Amino acid sequence: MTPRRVLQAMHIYLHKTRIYHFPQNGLPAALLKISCLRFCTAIQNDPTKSTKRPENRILLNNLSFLGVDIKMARKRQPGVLRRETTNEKGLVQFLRNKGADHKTIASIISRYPRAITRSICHLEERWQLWRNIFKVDSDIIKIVERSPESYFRSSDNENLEKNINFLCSLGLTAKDLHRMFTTAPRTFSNSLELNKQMVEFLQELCVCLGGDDPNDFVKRIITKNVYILIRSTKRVKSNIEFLKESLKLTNDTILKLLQGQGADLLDLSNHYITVNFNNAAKKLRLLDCTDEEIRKFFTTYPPGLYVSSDNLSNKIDCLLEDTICIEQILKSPRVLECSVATLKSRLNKLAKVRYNFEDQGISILEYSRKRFEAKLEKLNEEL
DNA sequence: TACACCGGGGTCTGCCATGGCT
DNA sequence: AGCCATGGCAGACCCCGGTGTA
Repeated sequence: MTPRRVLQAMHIYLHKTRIYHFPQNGLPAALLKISCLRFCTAIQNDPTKSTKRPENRILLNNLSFLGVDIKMARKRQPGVLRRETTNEKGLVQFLRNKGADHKTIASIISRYPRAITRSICHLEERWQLWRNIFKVDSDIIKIVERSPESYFRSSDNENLEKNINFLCSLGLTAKDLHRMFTTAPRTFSNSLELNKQMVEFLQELCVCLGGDDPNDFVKRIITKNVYILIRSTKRVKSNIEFLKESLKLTNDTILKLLQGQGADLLDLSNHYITVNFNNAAKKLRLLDCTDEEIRKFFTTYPPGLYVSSDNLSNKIDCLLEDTICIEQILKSPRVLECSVATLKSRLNKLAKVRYNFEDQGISILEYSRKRFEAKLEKLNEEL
């Protein structure tokens, strides 16, 4: 390449990557430097005319030395091991500077080998974007260690920045964003377009259901269910259809449900939610509940559809084995939020103080641990 | 003061398929 | 043809405590 060609190519690159549109006064020297480095990385990593190359021996040696599980890496992204140019040394240095230890770094590369193809500039830029959300490096390291793919899968930092701006524009607070980055980091590797699609779908849904504030509706759903943006609209759509039909809900009820306890239901696979509903309904019918009572049960207690039907059935049986009847469970379904183990242990303890569920109700079972222990102590004193 | 009611909080990746690019 | 980026899927709760009210 002649110097003139290089300059031309770089010109095109800067336009293509929209670096010229950076919203600052002109292009700062540091940024220009980053752009040049990115350009160099881009042309170095150009896989043009790649035929199936053999694995890069030097790279394999480097990775082995770092303690990377080569077998795992090969299984996950074999193409990376054949690359001539990689940046494993830069990545290691970078992560080490951020506080990651050897073992963590090896595990990250083993699980998401493509991480070693990211340039230092890319890594630094992405980190800075994350640092706008997190106070300390160690918080980010924890997430990268937990889910290297979520962090490294996208090479598009600009898209990440746009996603952050987009979610802010929906009225989500810094705290909401922090929670999303922590819990569902994949959201920020989604294309902006995909995230917009889900938001628009939810806004339209709100309008269809007769809601008068689509923006607030979306905000509420996202804060109630931070995973919503990593689900497909297809899944969310079919779950809403299912809820509408099987629970025979009015538009108003479904609006309330989705903004409250029912938001989590949108995560489930349509098959799972259907099987769960059918099995649980069967169980309740055997206990002489009417269809109307069953629908009311799930409407007032949507988590009943989230928990596996076996687990739900075990909890009900556990309560019925005591002196509790199904009517009481239908009246206070939240007792089913306790694990079977907690229920059993509480039922035992209450039997010892001769607690009468018929007179005193069953809501004592859903107390927090602290409150339950305090209440139990009192009951013991009264004996 | 005790309790019912209810909202909030933690938590979630690793794999496969596919379309686009070079 | 091979690789990359990205979409989508399966998987499957439990606990705490604030607050209004009787």
